[in-house]
Amino acid sequence: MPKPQSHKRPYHHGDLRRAVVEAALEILRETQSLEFSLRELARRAGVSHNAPYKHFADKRELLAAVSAAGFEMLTKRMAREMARLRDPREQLFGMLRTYIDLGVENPALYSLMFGRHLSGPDRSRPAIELAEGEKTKALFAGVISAGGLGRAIPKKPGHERQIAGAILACWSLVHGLTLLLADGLVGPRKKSGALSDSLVQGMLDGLAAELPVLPPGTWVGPQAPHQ
Amino acid sequence: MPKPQSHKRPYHHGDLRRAVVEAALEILRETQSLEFSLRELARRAGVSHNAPYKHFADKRELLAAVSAAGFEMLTKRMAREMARLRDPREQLFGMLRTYIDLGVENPALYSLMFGRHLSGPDRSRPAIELAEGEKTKALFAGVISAGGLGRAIPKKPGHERQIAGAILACWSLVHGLTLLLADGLVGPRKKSGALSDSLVQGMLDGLAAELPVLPPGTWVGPQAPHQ
DNA sequence: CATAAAATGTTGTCACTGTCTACATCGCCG
DNA sequence: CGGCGATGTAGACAGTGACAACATTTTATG
Repeated sequence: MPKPQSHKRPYHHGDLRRAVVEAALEILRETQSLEFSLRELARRAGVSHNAPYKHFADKRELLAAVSAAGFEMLTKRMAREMARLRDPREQLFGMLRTYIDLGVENPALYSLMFGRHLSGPDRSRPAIELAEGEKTKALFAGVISAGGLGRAIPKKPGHERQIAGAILACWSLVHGLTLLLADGLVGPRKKSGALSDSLVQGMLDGLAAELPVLPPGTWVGPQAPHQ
Repeated sequence: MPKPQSHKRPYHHGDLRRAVVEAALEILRETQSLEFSLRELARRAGVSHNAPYKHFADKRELLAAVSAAGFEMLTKRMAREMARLRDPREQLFGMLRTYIDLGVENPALYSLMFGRHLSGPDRSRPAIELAEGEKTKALFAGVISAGGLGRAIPKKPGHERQIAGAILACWSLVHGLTLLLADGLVGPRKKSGALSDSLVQGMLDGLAAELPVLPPGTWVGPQAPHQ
């Protein structure tokens, strides 16, 4: 005689996919470790250990979805910061600060997004990441072109390499600084705002004075989709 | 010393510790993945799956030893490059090039050395890494102080923050660029020499023009030992 | 030299993991 | 209705990191 549960959980979850991704984000935020198990995730979402397989082919695909959620968050924050400011130089600075903040605030997520965890043996990246990654790059290209580095660089043929070089330089800077701060190789993390601000400002000034010249055949952005 | 191994493998390996670390380096180089198992390592070294536990408390300690071997390699290469050159600016440039080369040549090892894989939940790093990491930093401090960025900065009280700022800026630059190249977020990897050369040169010029000013209370280097 | 103690290697075991297959339950559309 | 696809569950499997008990070798000590 099946006792009718007063709180009968429906057999079907409703939106398990989103629930699992959010549980993963939660674990990441809490533990700051990428070494959680699929089964713990399922437990947290209140489903059996195999339910997530109805929504993700394997663990990597799940993590790719989490990473994509992180990218979405990043582009949203940067776009908001950009809308708040007018001067291109302030916009660029604000974007970089936002970028670094996200990484410092959630190192595990940042590491998942940009690290080697998700890249396959062929150096390819999950497909979901690519779209959001492109958006981020477009934001940078726009603000740099508009004069983020002191002088405008019109988006005309012949200037692509200049813009790509500037993006790459900026990206290297903030990527490296973010990881050094996030991974605790440099500190302290608590009030890293002042540190990153002064460092980024100095480097932007240097960059404005001297744009690197990229060799031809260089692309900026992740590799071909990996599925 | 070694008995004739014609027939019988001796019960005791002889130098299993070194053998295991070298097997790990080999796997890293071959597969470029950090997800190998302790047991596979033992198999490759020709011992039982538990033999390594006589030399390392756990897997993390083993990986820390591998990372330390990587640091040793890095400092050795950079020191050799420095001895080959005379002009401080060329020395600094050569060191950075060497650094990037190691990361691009063996991304998995670089990622193990500088990534979040080995840092404990308290952001601490394995103790073995610290010594070698300090050597690397000392190399940078020396060459920057000698004029690597265009003008000499004597190692006197009052200049520490300037030097630390320069190191941090350089380190952020090459760390970010190395990871972008190594993780395939920017390409192509094949002939990344020209790309990194031009980018680093441009950034060093910019840095020489405008040194960032660090806020007080900032340290450069890994966190307290984690054991 | 003998023999106890320490070092090192092996076998067996455990809980846990990712993933596979088979089965159960639900919602939806004819 | 009714069946069918989507979704969730249960069980199984090989492989993992770690532990304990045992075997073999080296070393130190009397």
